[in-house]
Amino acid sequence: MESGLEEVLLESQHAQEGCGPINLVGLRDSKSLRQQVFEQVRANGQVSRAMIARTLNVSPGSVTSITAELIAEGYLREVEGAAREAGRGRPPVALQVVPEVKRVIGIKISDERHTAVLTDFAGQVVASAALNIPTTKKPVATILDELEELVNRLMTTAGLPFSAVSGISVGISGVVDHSCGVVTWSPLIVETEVAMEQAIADRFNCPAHLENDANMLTLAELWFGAGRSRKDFAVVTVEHGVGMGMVINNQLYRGTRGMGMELGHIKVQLDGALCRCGQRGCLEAYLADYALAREASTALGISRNNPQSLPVMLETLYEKAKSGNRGARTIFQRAGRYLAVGLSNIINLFDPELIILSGERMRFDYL
Amino acid sequence: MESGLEEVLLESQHAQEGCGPINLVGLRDSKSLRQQVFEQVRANGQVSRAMIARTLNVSPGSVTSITAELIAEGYLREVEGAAREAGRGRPPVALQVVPEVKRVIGIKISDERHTAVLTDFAGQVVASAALNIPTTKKPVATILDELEELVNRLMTTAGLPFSAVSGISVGISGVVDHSCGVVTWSPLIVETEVAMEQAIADRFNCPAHLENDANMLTLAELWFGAGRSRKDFAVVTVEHGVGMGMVINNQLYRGTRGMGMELGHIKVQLDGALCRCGQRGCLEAYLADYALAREASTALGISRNNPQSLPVMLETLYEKAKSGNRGARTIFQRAGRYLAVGLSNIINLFDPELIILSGERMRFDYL
DNA sequence: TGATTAAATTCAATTGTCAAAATAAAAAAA
DNA sequence: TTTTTTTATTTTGACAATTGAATTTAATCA
Repeated sequence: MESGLEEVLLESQHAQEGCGPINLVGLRDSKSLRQQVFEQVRANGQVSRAMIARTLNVSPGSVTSITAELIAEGYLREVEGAAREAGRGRPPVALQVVPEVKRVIGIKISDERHTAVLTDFAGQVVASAALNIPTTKKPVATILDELEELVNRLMTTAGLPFSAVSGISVGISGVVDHSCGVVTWSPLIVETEVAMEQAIADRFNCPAHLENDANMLTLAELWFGAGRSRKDFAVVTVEHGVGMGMVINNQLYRGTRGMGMELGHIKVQLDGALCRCGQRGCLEAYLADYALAREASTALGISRNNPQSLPVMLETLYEKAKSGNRGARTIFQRAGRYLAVGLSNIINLFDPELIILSGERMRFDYL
Repeated sequence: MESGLEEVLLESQHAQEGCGPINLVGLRDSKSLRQQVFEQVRANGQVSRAMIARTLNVSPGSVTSITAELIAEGYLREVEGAAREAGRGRPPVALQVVPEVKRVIGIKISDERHTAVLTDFAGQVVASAALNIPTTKKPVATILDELEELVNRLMTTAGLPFSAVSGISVGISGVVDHSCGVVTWSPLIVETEVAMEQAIADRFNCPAHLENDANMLTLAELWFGAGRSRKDFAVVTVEHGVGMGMVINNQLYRGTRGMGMELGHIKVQLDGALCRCGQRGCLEAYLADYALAREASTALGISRNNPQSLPVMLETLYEKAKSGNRGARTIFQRAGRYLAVGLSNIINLFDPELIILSGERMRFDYL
């Protein structure tokens, strides 16, 4: 708690300590040109060597030798039926990533329905599959069984053996410690502190990667969606909870503890509505499923005893709002206003280029 | 507004578009080893070549040749009276930055008192000076005159000619566009959209650098303060307004528009107190000088007509609170609670390693 | 004293990159 | 048709940044 520039400076003068940030390490590892050339090709789908040289600001000679290597190793190839533009001079030869080199599976674990996609090395979706499952909190073992079933379906659809897959990436809602692959807590899992990444890797005998679902969606936007061309953007998901992922400088930002950003628990009202986290005034307490349901039960006089009826109750609420029910409308309106407050806070703090809204509940868009 | 992983992926499949972030350019320019070696020395104050080689993961041979160059050019030198540790083998020779090579001035423009420090190339403060000035909103020309007076004092204290200075860095509160050196708006300046960086550079005939004061303080913390050893941290200042600076990955984060983060205008209360920005419920409307004063005038029945009395009024309020006045106490308590809400929001969103609180009003710490 | 240890230096070899020239493939002009 | 122009790609030699390994230096230990 200092109070000015001078104080900060004076404080550092006692020892011969030097100045400047200490954590300089890691800045050295800028990607090799080889890596960058490959990423250029993958990012653009098809590019000529000359184009790569220009965008990367390197000499065409370097690009030639590097691409020659990558082609020899089987990662790249020249495009055959080149749709060459009309123009003078020697037409460029487009390069592309060889899609069959590697494949990865992406899975989203959810409450009602798990989904999975198989993508090739070029990022194209080869196959996708889904699995409807009972909406209950279950032990990890059950989820693993479900995943196995899901992956089997996926591989059948794709017509490929599982051995063709070189990685699995799984997104799940809840508190996920990305660095060690542990699910600290999740609304979908009975246990806590589950080393799920390891469990998945073991089950499928394949490298696995675990991620919070909001972060996973954010990465998806960075790689495939609207975020591809942005350096800084935020993704907000409204579903069971309120999640958020943030990309800064083309990189997913994870807080110190690597747990992602808890937009759901920013306070939008001092002493506001009670949240399931135990605090008051959390954004989630106005926006999430259970919060809407809580209000719905009051406004519409529906019983809350039946736990299965949560989605149903939301549906009812939505219907009523559409058909003009006052109570239902105000619930959505209030949720909308609080969401707006949350978003405006993000804008004020981060000033991102873009905010992507997502989540199943986004169809209730009364904004 | 998508609603899931699958959708994002499928959306990208229509064209042969490739995948992955597009903005890869700029990642290439990692610092030269020469630069890094120098920064190592500056950061540590004193280091041996062997140590540099180890922390930077380069061969000792490279370090020898690079440091030889830097020494020849006069930027580094070997430390004479080396406090060498007891140990076997040839003792290391510590290197240090030659402090006299360059000097820079750092200035903080404020409402009551400008402050300036002169630092040498190694980051040590050589001299400091301050200038009390009338507390009014003034034209830029007046401020420039004040700065000149301040710099003169500083150089006199230091016993050096101004020609020894190779740069001036100025921090001012308000909306500062860092990229073009323009003060869009400041509570201290009459004019708006002032090209102040250029004006300062012209006046002193010396490269100048302009920065929002919260950002400047954040940079100071990064270079000299508690932030030196942190990758991610936030600095919050409470003064005339509520400012914030954020370091992510050892770099000051500036939003898209490069204006820094507006913590003061995040909403902590839907339809809350009116803020000078015209919106309601801003954090600033509960914490800043003028907000406290507004409440003070109500609670204590002090007239608000005299504009000079703002600091005085705050002082009175503080005194009353200390001596137990109920009204005054609740004002501070409320401010404290809202500050806590703001901070907790930052923690929830960023999860920084550290939050540094700063600002003159921090002595009113009733938290 | 000589053995041991670690720091610093030297230097040949490697690597990554570029500049410039050479070659290739097409369209436009003669 | 042939020639010229234009752009893409490849080849080549040169150069600078690093490394690895051997060497030198300066201290301690026995």
